[in-house]
This record gives sequence, C-alpha cells and structure tokens, in this order.
Amino acid sequence: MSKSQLTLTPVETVACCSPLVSEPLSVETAERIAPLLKAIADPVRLRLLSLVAGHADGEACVCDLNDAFDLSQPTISHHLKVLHESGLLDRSKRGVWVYYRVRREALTDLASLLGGGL
Amino acid sequence: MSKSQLTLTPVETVACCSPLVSEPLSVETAERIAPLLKAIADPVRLRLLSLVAGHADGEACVCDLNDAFDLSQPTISHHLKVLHESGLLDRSKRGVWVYYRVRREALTDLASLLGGGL
DNA sequence: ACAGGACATCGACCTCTGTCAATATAGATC
DNA sequence: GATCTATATTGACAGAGGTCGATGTCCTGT
Repeated sequence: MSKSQLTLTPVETVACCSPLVSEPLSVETAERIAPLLKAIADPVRLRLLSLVAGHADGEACVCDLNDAFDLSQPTISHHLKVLHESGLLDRSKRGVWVYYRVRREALTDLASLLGGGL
Repeated sequence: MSKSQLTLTPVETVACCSPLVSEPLSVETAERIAPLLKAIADPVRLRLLSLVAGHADGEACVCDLNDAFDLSQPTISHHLKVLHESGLLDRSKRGVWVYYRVRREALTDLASLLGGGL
C-alpha cells in the first residue's frame, strides 16, 4: 500500500491542479515524526516540558512537578513516561528522587521541520 | 483549580529541587497550543500539509490530495477539516473544486515556540 | 528488620479519534 | 431539470489515550 506517491513520477497536470515543486514528506518520515508531535500535543505535557526547561539547572525532580498540577501522581508519572519514551526528556535517578531534563535537540529538530514549511 | 503554580511564589528550595528561573507556560497558553499540535500530530495530516505546501502556487486541490493516499475520500475530507478548523489550512472553493493553502504564520508560530525551548 | 516516602506499574473506566460506507450538497453540462 | 462529478456530512465502529485508585518497587532512616 501507498507506494505510488513516493516515486514522485513526472506529474501529469490534470485540469484542476498545479504540479508539485518540492518533494513531499515521505510516509516513513511522517510516521516517525507524528509520535513526537503526539507526545507534546497535550496541555499537561506541554506544561511539564516547560516546567522542566524552566528549572535552574535544566532539570526538575518529579516531586516538584507533581505539585504543579491538580492531577494524581500516577497521571503525572504517566505523562513523564510518554515524554521520556518519545525521547523528549532524559531521566536520571539519584537516591530517592528522579530528575527529568529536556533534550533540546529533539525540540529544535521539530522546530526546524515546522519552520522549514515541512 | 490549579492556581498556585501561576503566581510563581518565591520558591522555598526543598531538599530535592532547584528553583525556577523562567516563567512556565500558563495553563491558558498550553490549552491554546495543544490543539494546534494535535492537529499536526498525525502522519496523514503531516503529509497533507507537506503536499499542499509543496504545490507550485502554494495551494492544492482536494482531488490531488485524495489520490496521494490509500484512504477513502471522506477520511481525507475529515483530515482537511481538522487542519482547516485549527487554522493551519485556508480553504477556497472555485467552481467544483476546493483548494487548500498552508497558513505559514501558524506553522512558524509553533516552530518558534518549540525552538525557543518553550 | 522495619517503616515511611518517592516514584512506577496495573487495571478499569470513559472519552476522543481515525476510518469507512452511505448519503447529502452543490456546481457543471447536456 | 436530469445527470454527472467533486467534496462534505452523517452514523457506526474499533482502537487509542487520559485519568484514577490500588498496589508494587526501591531507597533511606531508625
């Protein structure tokens, strides 16, 4: 399924439509990026990212994050897991506490994709 | 609900945690932006955006977009509606055909938010 | 060893979302 | 006006996702 649009065959210009001038996003690229966007497409996770990014040494401990929301501790833990598994947050455990840190490159990669007009 | 973290009171540095150095994303901002990200957080919609953006005069007609996917016409129509209603695509009908155009500002706004580290 | 605190995992619930077939609408052509 | 074509809307369904309470795990004091 879905292979014909990848080869970008010389477009036969049908009555209604203009030709393509740049290679569209491949199916593979789209499917690789969408999960990253899904990860940040949630108000709670956006605020979590922002909170972590805004901490003094670039990292925040979970206890701090829990307190910033009217949500249960498991829920925050779930959102942090989503952000971590998508590669947007680094995780490090020190003693009893767990610290999360924003992976800037992941964010800037997304930013340049969008800013580049896709 | 959720007002205490908005005032950014001088942080009493508890044992585990570092203080905040920048204002985190407000609840309102997060809830305004998340729907935009949700709109592009789908592989089909990412490719739709990219296809529209890649057309010669900056716009593409629906007939062209339908052909690029192994999905039913109503499904593509649905995705285009989502992108349009979130403000990412402009819609204009000319005769029998409907043309969509990317609203660049919407994309660059998102890009600068992410690139700015939130 | 035990107790307590920090964080994660599990299971359940409900809502949201992507998809399709069927149908509707609206413009063009005969 | 009848018909054809392009696009949108509707209704139904399955699967994904956000939330919670209950429970588990791991560390640290005592």
